Amino acid sequence: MSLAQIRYFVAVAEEGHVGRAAERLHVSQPPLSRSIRSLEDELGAPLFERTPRGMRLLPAGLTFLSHARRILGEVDAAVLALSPNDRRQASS
Amino acid sequence: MSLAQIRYFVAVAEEGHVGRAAERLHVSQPPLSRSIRSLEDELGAPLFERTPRGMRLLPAGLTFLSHARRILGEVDAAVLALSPNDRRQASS
DNA sequence: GGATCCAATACCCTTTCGGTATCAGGCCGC
DNA sequence: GCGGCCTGATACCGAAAGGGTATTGGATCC
Repeated sequence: MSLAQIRYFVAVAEEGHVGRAAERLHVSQPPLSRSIRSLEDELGAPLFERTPRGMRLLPAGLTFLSHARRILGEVDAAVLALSPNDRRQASS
Repeated sequence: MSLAQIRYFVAVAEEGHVGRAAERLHVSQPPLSRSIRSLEDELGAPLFERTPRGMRLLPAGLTFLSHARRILGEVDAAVLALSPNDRRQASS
């Protein structure tokens, strides 16, 4: 599992479509599709239901979504904690 | 920044030596050394002071360490949240 | 000053990741 | 029902990343 994978998942969950999420992420659809599938594989549980209209979050997906957002938020916080400081001091 | 990089950083911070951390992580020393360096590069701040005795955490490194642990904890929680359920409890 | 620890670098190879082209299947209009 | 049109999935290929071995550079300790 990678951070990119988590970001991809969130985008797909929010868009409801792999193709639209791909556009938003500036990647093409196939890698995104594969990434989601391999994430489900690693977690051992399907996160989406594939419908002819797009991707529909399953309960497990909903659970993972909140975790995913928290993880990405933490990463963001970590970066912010160091970026503003000119690396001179950080007692945080 | 990748999750592996974050795990590497935590190991080095805890061991105080790249070589020892490498042993613990079951990777060799050079990739680990590079990974830490590229992390510092990306964050725009040195996290360690290189001494002839090993790696010593700088204040920025200490700050990042707590964030790193939280991130890894969240990832762990996300995995645990899905693993126990064998993905069959969704209908009722 | 030579031996000894340490991380950093050079170089190579394997694996991963992203892109293009194409397929497969459900839906809708006709 | 058949053809076009959505959707995601697969095949294949090339570029990039990541890890390994061998080696270097630098500081300490005797």
